[in-house]
Order: sequence, then structure tokens, then C-alpha cells
Amino acid sequence: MSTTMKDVARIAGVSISTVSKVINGSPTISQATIDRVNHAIKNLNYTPNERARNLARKSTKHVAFLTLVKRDMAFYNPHVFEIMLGSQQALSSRGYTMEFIGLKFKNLDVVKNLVESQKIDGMIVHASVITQEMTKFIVKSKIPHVIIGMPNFPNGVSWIDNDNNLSGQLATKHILSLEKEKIAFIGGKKNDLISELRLEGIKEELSHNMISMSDNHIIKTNSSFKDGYEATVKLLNDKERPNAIICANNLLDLGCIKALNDYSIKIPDEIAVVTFDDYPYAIITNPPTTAINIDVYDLGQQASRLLIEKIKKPNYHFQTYMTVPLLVTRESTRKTI
Amino acid sequence: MSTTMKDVARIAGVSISTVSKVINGSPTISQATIDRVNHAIKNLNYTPNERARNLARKSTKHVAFLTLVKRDMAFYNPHVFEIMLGSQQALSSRGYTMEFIGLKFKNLDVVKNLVESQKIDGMIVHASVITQEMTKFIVKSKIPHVIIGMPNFPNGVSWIDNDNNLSGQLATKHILSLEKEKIAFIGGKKNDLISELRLEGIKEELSHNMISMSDNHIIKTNSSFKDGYEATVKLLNDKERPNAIICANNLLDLGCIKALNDYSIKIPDEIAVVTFDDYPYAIITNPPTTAINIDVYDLGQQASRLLIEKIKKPNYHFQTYMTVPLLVTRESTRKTI
DNA sequence: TTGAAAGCGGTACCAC
DNA sequence: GTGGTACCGCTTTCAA
Repeated sequence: MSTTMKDVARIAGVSISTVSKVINGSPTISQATIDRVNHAIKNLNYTPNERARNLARKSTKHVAFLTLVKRDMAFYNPHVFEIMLGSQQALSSRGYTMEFIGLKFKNLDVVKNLVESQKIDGMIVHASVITQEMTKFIVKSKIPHVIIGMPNFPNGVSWIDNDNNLSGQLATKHILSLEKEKIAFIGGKKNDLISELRLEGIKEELSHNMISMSDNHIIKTNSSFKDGYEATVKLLNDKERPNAIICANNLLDLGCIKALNDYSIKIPDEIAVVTFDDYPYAIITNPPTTAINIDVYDLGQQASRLLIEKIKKPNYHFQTYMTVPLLVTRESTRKTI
Repeated sequence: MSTTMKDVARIAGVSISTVSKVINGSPTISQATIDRVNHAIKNLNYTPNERARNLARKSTKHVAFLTLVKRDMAFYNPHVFEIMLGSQQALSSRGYTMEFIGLKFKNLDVVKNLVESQKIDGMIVHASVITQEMTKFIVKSKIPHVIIGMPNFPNGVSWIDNDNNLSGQLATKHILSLEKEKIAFIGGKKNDLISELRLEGIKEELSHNMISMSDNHIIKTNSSFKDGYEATVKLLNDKERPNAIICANNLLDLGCIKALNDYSIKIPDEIAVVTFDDYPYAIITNPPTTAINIDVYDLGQQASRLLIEKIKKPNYHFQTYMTVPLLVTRESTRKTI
């Protein structure tokens, strides 16, 4: 058998409740016994049994991180893992551990069983697995939680997200500072909420500056290299050719820059380009593309921070928390002399 | 209070040990009572308390996945996460859960505490966190484990890895099938074990075919775009210019292809190119690069499978398990007509 | 086929 | 300050 508290108590010549108090840093123990107990712990090389503690203290210091997963996802959607990394770091620095749960579909039963089995103190849930029914369950169960990403339906859950509207504004502000006003946008289809929010931000910033955006300059498409290429060609053929293009993601950007190069358009002199997200292609386009970067690691950290806050103070409430995007300037918007 | 086994027992009119047996599928219970108990469970919406089960059964059905982590790692080193994905999938399909532990350095104390706290049944450890001291501890502790990646020192641990030697052979075989024999290799420095193993495979396959490799055609460098570019230029200037180049990774490949394009070398007619790993750049080079791909998801799955095997049969032993690389043929080695 | 009861290894309240 | 002890909620003999 492995050594238990009983052994420590015996060796130290105290009761097991005293040992427990020493381990948990209770203030009511004299320094002398603290030393005796710690000495015994060292000698016996004793480590508390976490399973027993979990049962006794009715909490596990264990948090679940839930996300939808697919094969190869680490390659084409690394952001989720960077969020997870931030979450885990913030959790472990506060004495919590993290269970990673990758779901193949929005599985309500798994979530239910997870919270009802009482093996976690809270959960961080990526918006990809969320359904309206699930939010209802989460709210009713009162499990401490943070959703990563704004749900696109009414809900009572606590969520945190990047400020996508602000991202759009930032991109636009930057382009306007180059004295370019004919801005085009290549983005996702209408149901792509993030793309829509960014577009809104772009429009807002433009109207602040009394500039309107031509409908022909807004292209909603899929998110492949090819789509980016074709959208760009379409923009080049528009009767009022834009002098700046904002791409909703790296793949569209890759296609866009390729098209501009093929048509011998000077970047940024004739057309400047800005993309959202910094990875993986913004760095290697020719020229490298200016990007609005989201610090997803930070997003994960904030999520954990808020979650632990909620675990500790059950009546602590928040509905939303926005993290801030960052501009990374590169040649695609750098004025040539 | 939440409902417990006691409640179920009372409602079903049986003892709690009977309830336990029903839940755990004991064969000694009559169908009639099984039905009664299950009915009560449904009615009360009862879920067993996992904390209590863990303590009572002295096992947690919980496995740790350990790896070294750094900020932005999901972007520049997604492979680890794809391995994790495979592991988690294989674990959960067998009723196990996974704790993700990202370490900032090779922290022996964390590992010790992890196994001594008895909260995991086993662990999958990425080679990035392994030290010789740690392998000693792991072996001594008898904790079921699988190391992902061959340790580069003598050890008694169980590990699993891709067959990097075979990868090198595969790349070489493919190039030889194009009737090109002057093969060059751009790889990592000497301490890069994986790169060395691949090079060995290349050499082995060549010597099988009675072909020797010029020392000038082996370049060991760092792993940046720039290094790939420069190495390629050096190869182009060699008195005996190679007609095929094997790059140890995607970034080197990116630089290599760029250099070949800048020097107007026809790919693959004048020089064919093969790279290791398929992501993220092999797909987008011009032309796209043929790659030797490692199915890291599968690697993760195998690791979990073996780990659970070991958990269930403590005297089941293995030292190594090799997964097989895959050739993805693209334009960079496709014969033009 | 079922149930009583002794753990599993701690925590935390309460008495001293 | 310290110790006795009743749990925490389940699993697992062992006897009936």
C-alpha cells in the first residue's frame, strides 16, 4: 500500500486531522507541530491522495475545456489550441487542472453527464459546440462556465470574445491613414458571424469619416485560396477599382495577393491589403500582409481567470468580456518612398 | 443535495450495493431488479458521482497528456495538438478522459506529484518534456505510460514514434523512380535527431541502389525560410548540381522552392523537390511540393491504444512501436509530358 | 441473487 | 492548538 495520512500522523505523533490541517495551511497549528508533520511528510515521501481529497472536499480543482474537433484540425484551425494553451496556463498557475474534451458533434448528453457526474468545478466551452438547448441546460445547472465566442442566439450564459467590430474599425482606420478611401472587403458568407461583425466595424468607421462603401466592393464568398483569387479579379474589373482590400482571413489573403501579383498591381501603391489573423500565411505572402491579430492566447487566459472567479464567488456574474485586437503593420500597407 | 445511490436504492426498493452492481453491469443480478433499478435511475435523473467512484475503485479512468508548451505553439508547431487530438479520441472511445498538462520546462516535480497523487491511471508524455532522470522515475514508479518520440538516450520506458528512417527511404525511392539520382538533402543540425534519422534512411536507400551521395549535397542548417533559400543557392552553385532536393521541413522547402523559382529552375524537370511534413506550406508552394507525411493523429491514437493496454494488463510490455509515413505526390515531382 | 458492512483516504465540525 | 469522528458516495467482499 502507498503511504497515507495515517502513516504521517503516526510518525509525527499527531492525529490525522492535525496532518490534514498542516497540509491545508490551517492557521490554528503551532509551528512546532507544523515542523514535525512536514518532517514526517518528507521522510515518508508522502503525497496526498487526490481522489480522496476530491471526494471529501466536494470539489476537484478540475475544469473541462470543450470544443468541437475534427481530424487535421490542429493544422487548419490552430486558434482553438492556442486558446486552450492560454486557458491551461492560467488554470495551472492557479492550482487548477484541465480536462480536454474534443467532441465530434454538439453532444448535449456528454455535457450533461460531465456536469452531473460532479467531477469538474467548471467548464470552458468553445462556441463551436454550443446550442441553444445546451445554454439552457448550462444556465439551469448553475455550473460555473465561460463560453468562448459570442453565441449567435439569445442566451443567459457567460461568454467572452474578441471585439470583432473593433477589429474592423482598426483595419479601416489604418487604411484611411494611408489616405486610401476606396476600401473593398472580401469576407465569408452571411452566416459567418465573425465576418459580418468585422464588416460592420469597417462600415461604422467609414461612416464616421463620411465615406460610403460601394456594394460592389463587398464580396461574400467561401474561404478558400481560389475564392480569394476570384474575388480579387472581380474587384480589379469593377468600374470603380478599389485602392485597398480587407480580407477576412489568411486563405482569402493568399489568393488576393496572388491575383494582384498576377495582374502586376503594385502593393500597396495601387492597392493596399490588410487581412485578419496573422497565421499562417500573412507572413509569407509577397509582400507580407498587414494583419489585425487576435491574441487568442490571452483570450484563453481571460476565460480561465473569469471562470475561476465564478467558481470562487458563485454570485459573481458577467455577460461578456471583450479582448482587444492588435495591428501588425507589414509591407502590404507600408508607404513606399 | 443531489441525488445519490441511496435515493435510487430507496425508490427501487433494493440495497445500494445492488444499485452499484446494476450500474457496473454485474452479471449476478436478475433482469427484474435490473429493470426496477434502471427505472428509478431514469426517474430520478441520477448520474453516479465520479469523485466517489474514483476513490472507491482506486482508479480514475483518467489519463494525463504531457507536453512542453510555449506561446504561439499552436501556430508554429501544430503537430503536437494533432497527436493530442488522436490520443483524446482514442481515449474517450474507450471510456477514458484526458488531462492536458502543458509544461514550460522539463519539470520532474510536476510529473512526480502527478503520479504520486494517484489521480491518473496512466500518462502519455511527449518526448519534449523527457529527461533521463524522468525516465528513471517513470520506470521505478511503474506508472503505465507511453512516450511519444524516441528518447535520444538509453532508457527503460515504452515509446512510440514514426519510422523516420523509413520516411527517408520512401522519399528516396520516389525520387529514384523519376530516374533522378543526384539527390541533395537540406536538413537540421546534427543534434536534430529526426533529421538525422531521415538522412540515414536516404543514405540506406541510395546504397541499396549502389548510388553514393556527395558530401556537398548534404547541408545541415537551421530551419528557417532563409536557411532553405541559402542552402538551395549553394546547391545550385555546386560543381555537380543535384537534380533532386529533399527538404527536412516545410520552412526549408518554402525557401528552397523560392530560390529555384528565382533562378528560373524548372521544377521538377531540372530539379525535383520533396519535403517532409505536409503542413502548412507544402500545399501552397509554386509548384506544390510532394511530401512525406506523418499521420500524427494516428500516432496519438496508437499511443492511447497501447497505454490502455498497459493499464489493463500491467505485465504487457513493449519498447517501441513505429507508425508508417505516407507519400503525397504533387507537382514538384510530377513528370511533365 | 441480494444485502450488510467494511473500506477507499481524506475533510471539517465540534469538543476538549 | 489538537484530536475524535462523522461524513463524502461509491465499490467490493462475504454471508445469507
